[in-house]
Amino acid sequence: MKYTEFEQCGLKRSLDLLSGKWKPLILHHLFHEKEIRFIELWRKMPKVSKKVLLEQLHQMQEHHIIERIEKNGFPPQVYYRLHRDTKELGPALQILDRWGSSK
Amino acid sequence: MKYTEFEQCGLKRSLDLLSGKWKPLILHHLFHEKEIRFIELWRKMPKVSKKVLLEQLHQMQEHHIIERIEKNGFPPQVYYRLHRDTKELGPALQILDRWGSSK
DNA sequence: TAATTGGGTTACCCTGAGGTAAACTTCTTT
DNA sequence: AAAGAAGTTTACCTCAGGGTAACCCAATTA
Repeated sequence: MKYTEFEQCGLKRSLDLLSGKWKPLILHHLFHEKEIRFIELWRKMPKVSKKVLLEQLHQMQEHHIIERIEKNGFPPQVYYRLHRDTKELGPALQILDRWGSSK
Repeated sequence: MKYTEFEQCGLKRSLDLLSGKWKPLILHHLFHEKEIRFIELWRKMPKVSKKVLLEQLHQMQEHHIIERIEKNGFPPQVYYRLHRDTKELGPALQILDRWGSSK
């Protein structure tokens, strides 16, 4: 870790990007099933509204944390999966997951 | 932070605990100097008010992320350092730091 | 034709994390 | 006695992130 200024703190940046109210849960699910439909994800998270879940997903897309895949057909099928770059976080998130479970 | 059955996710817990507005920066400093005085820490973070910095430190204490050490003397000397458990996060935070720097 | 399904939007509201500014306390230095 | 230093507290305010509820659209099926 080499930063000194607020803006240059990669850790801050990472935590900002990963820690919305529902983002950790989304990540959790996406790390388990590499590809998941919107509606399925929503069913796994019954306490979020569609709107809020969509907001979180959109933000994560913008930040290249996840990808949206649209498959044509009916009913509409939209899948979400981890972005390539995000996979290298696997080990880190695993550590955090264990640590957080014991708190 | 209270958990509902649907939020029982160690990752969420971790990110909640680590990601206040100033906590990542505090962690950054504490990972570098294993022990730092309040006033010194504050000087390294000129944009926070004392009050807010204290709030963040107190929360981190409550969650056993850092420890507060009071040394008697004058002027008052209060040091903060990482809690033992937090040190095992080193590798994870390093990954996050690198990842966040490239975003 | 009416209901359903999956994905997404619109409009509005509310809470709490974080912000500012100032004061307090105890001891030291001038 | 006055000024400062370190750590902390008090009172008050602001705003954006998240919450609710309803609605939209296209295609399918009953």
